[in-house]
Amino acid sequence: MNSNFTLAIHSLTLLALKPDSMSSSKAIAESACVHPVRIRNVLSLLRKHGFIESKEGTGGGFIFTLNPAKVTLWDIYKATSEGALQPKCPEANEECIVGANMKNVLFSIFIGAEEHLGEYLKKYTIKDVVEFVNNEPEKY
Amino acid sequence: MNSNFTLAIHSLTLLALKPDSMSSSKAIAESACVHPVRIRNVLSLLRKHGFIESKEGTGGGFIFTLNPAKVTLWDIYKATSEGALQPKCPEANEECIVGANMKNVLFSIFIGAEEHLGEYLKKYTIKDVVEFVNNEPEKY
DNA sequence: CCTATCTATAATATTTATTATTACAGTATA
DNA sequence: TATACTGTAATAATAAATATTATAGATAGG
Repeated sequence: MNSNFTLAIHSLTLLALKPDSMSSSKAIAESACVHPVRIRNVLSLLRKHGFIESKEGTGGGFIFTLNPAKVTLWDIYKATSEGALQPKCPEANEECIVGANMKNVLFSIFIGAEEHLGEYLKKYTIKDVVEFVNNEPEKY
Repeated sequence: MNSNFTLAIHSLTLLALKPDSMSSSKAIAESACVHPVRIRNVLSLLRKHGFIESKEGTGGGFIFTLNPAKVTLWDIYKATSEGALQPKCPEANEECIVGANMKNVLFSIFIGAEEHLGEYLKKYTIKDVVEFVNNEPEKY
């Protein structure tokens, strides 16, 4: 699974915990232990999909604009990782009936798999994740 | 998605089409356009799980021993790629409540996602894939 | 019993994908 | 106008996937 997806969940969870102030990419990056530029790239996708707003300049950063209870993991998946389930099969041998057709067959199957996965991911919202994090035994 | 999974499907589909004779790793590799050693490594997993038998020496190779109508894509997934859905999240910052707990939370969610995916993959058998391949428009 | 053809598997090399880093332009604030 | 941010492209470094090489062992046929 694409790690943009989990980074997006991580970031939105942090933002949901600080709904009243901007969080910088540096602060989020320190929580997730990745480079701030990577956070900005992922959050740029989320901004383009309207989940968050960003502000440049001093005191700027990112802030959650939607209700975390309304944002499902499927919404996030679609924004950051759509198609990630598809296997990148190498070009097979067109001279063979299996090689020639396997790609299309697998493509159809994995399209269905992604839709099916969607039904599962729709059950979880960022609010749920925030609650899970708060209720974990080894909490902060 | 792990390509061992799709290579296994590809290989078993070929074997299902030749139920009466051994197929060599070289022949399968040529259909899938990968290296024969890779085919042997994947098929070694399938053999250990009892899907196929192999025979060394001249005229040896691999042969399907089960009924293709009884082997689902979920069976194959479990044999070749279990856990592949789990994201490899980097170690996050233990000093942060989100960083400290995100890994466990995501792990639980993805365990559930894999189980859910299983329900979908159980619907497809190798026999189905063989039929799809035979019915594709741009067939051999 | 020798040779050719195959699997099994480990070790290494190569390629590709992911991630980090650097760089720089732009924006807002004080 | 100095400082602290985002946005994004370009490049470098690292990690993962895949191919290749190597070697041992099995089997069939001459």
